[in-house]
Amino acid sequence: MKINEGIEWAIHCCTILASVPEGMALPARRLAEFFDLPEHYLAKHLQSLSQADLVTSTKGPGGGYALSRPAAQITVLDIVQAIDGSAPHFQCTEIRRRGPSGMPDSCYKKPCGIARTMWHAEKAWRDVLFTVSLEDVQNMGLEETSPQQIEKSIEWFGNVLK
Amino acid sequence: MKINEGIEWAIHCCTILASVPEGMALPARRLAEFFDLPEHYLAKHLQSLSQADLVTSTKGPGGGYALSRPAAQITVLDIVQAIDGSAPHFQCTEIRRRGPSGMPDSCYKKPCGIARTMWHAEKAWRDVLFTVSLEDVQNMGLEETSPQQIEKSIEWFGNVLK
DNA sequence: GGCAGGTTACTCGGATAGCGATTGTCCGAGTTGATCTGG
DNA sequence: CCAGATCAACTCGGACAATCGCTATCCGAGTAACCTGCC
Repeated sequence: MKINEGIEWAIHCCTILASVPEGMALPARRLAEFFDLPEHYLAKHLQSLSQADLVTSTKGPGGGYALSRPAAQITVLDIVQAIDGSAPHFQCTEIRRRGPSGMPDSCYKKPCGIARTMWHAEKAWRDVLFTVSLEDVQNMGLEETSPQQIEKSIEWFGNVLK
Repeated sequence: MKINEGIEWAIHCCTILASVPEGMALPARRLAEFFDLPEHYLAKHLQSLSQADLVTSTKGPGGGYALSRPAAQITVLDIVQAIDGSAPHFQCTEIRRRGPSGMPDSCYKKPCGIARTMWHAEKAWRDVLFTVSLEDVQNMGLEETSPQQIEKSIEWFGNVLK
């Protein structure tokens, strides 16, 4: 099992969008440029964010993407589920019902303990991601970044945001 | 992201192996029969369990697989990692270092906050699976199974174990 | 000088190929147990 | 009747295809700004 690479991209991009002044937008082309990512593929993931209503898109010149609500009201879980979907990672195929010892479906009241355990673990995973907001991620990013890089980023922003 | 289907199979099979009397073994063929699974593909997963030293294999007539230690000393996490590997699900590709605002590698002391968040969530996931032993799963299985099915299973065991 | 229409450039969105990992299958290596033969 | 060698069946283990989802790319639809010409 490997987590979609697009999730890393999406969270980074949302962090950048969180730094864009209210009312302005950043096109996919610029986001791809900032992280040196394949533009069109990144665009595909941004579409997912748009469909999940985490970002709003504006077409035409001056358009692009912007967060649809404040960073504090977006969780990392929101972003992850926007990209990866919200289906459980563990899919119980109920093999216990098959084979020579299987019984009619009506005999199985509860999901099997294995599925419950796996889902329990998934819930713990989601809980952590739910408690971290995009604002938290943004603050972490500021802490761990050197002043020189922040300067460089601000300069880049200045050139891009006219 | 989808979890390997083989993980479900492996845990179920280990639960069955936990019910096999000490000193006896169950061949892959029988396990596949019990759950109506493709025999050869299941064998592939059992190999992984064998390589991880969760089960021991015996060749030849009367051979098969058996748990290599008591069910109470095997965690669900052990089985999951035997099948899926123990690499982190989230792989940080350090895209923050790339692009026009990137800096030399020496400027990045800590892993980025996004990776830390994702790994934190993964740890919560693993922690849950670590606290559940195969014995626990076995007991859950007994609780949720009707007496009729247990009877059927015992009958099947009787036929198989000579 | 101001306004309206057309044009242009820019952006998103969905449809379309390529590739790797998971899924699925097979045959050979090795071992055990039974059988057969000779004493 | 017993012991030893042979044989045959059974089991695991690694090597070999097929399918599905992730990765990557492109072109068309739509929009806003700008430019030009007219009033």
